[in-house]
Amino acid sequence: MKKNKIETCNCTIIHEDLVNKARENMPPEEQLYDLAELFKVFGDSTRIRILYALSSSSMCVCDIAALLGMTQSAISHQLRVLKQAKLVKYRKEGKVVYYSLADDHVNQIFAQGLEHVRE
Amino acid sequence: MKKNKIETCNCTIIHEDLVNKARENMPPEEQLYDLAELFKVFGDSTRIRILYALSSSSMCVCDIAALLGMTQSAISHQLRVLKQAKLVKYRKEGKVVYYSLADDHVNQIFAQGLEHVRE
DNA sequence: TAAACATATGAATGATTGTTCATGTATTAA
DNA sequence: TTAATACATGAACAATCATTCATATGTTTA
Repeated sequence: MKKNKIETCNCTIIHEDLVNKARENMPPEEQLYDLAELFKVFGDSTRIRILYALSSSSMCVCDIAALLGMTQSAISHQLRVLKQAKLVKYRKEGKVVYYSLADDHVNQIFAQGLEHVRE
Repeated sequence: MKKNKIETCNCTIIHEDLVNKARENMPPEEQLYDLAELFKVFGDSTRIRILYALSSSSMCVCDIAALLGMTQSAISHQLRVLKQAKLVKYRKEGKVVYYSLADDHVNQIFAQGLEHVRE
């Protein structure tokens, strides 16, 4: 059997059966993309710290900025990212906006991540 | 009681008690940094796809490149990143290098992530 | 030994991203 | 209505990053 070449790979396929099996097991492209987008949001220590802060209790932007020693603007920008990823929700009371975790997945994902990190 | 100003935040602290409580509950800075670094590695769909591929079976670089329709060089660079994060391990057989998942955490973290994404 | 092959890697490039600065909006208090 | 406050946001800039291209390393085969 003549070995195939794939355009984008300059080397010969060695285990075509494994490749096909893996291809079948792959989740849909769109989900993989969304998953990467989700982890991208977790991939910044400022956002990680915000999420940990909010796991203590809901807080306003000003509280978070003070806690992390950063400007209100920086926090606000990051809260926007977290909001878009549906990781935080907020409620408005007068001119104060209270943010809180939207989801319980966050804590579970962090716990798993910390297990890996703590080795 | 006079309200405090924090240098890096141009607004007044509203809930000093909550801030202090949250500060006590925060994991050590270094762990938060490492956690962000870990998620940063997950925050790329090419690496996500590589990890999913390897959860089917261990594969060589060439296999992965063919599966994902990418150049061997691109895959090799990303495997390097995954290796540094201790997410994959490898064994060498002649000139072929077989990569596999280093850890079971990966699948668990992905499963949690997909739950969030699939809502 | 020379050629072929699998993989690794350094440099370059285009794209993405976190923060800052300045400013805008909305709400409350004077 | 005016001033003050809490938050949001657009533009700009520096830094980071994924991929490509060219080439190097190491192993096998002819």
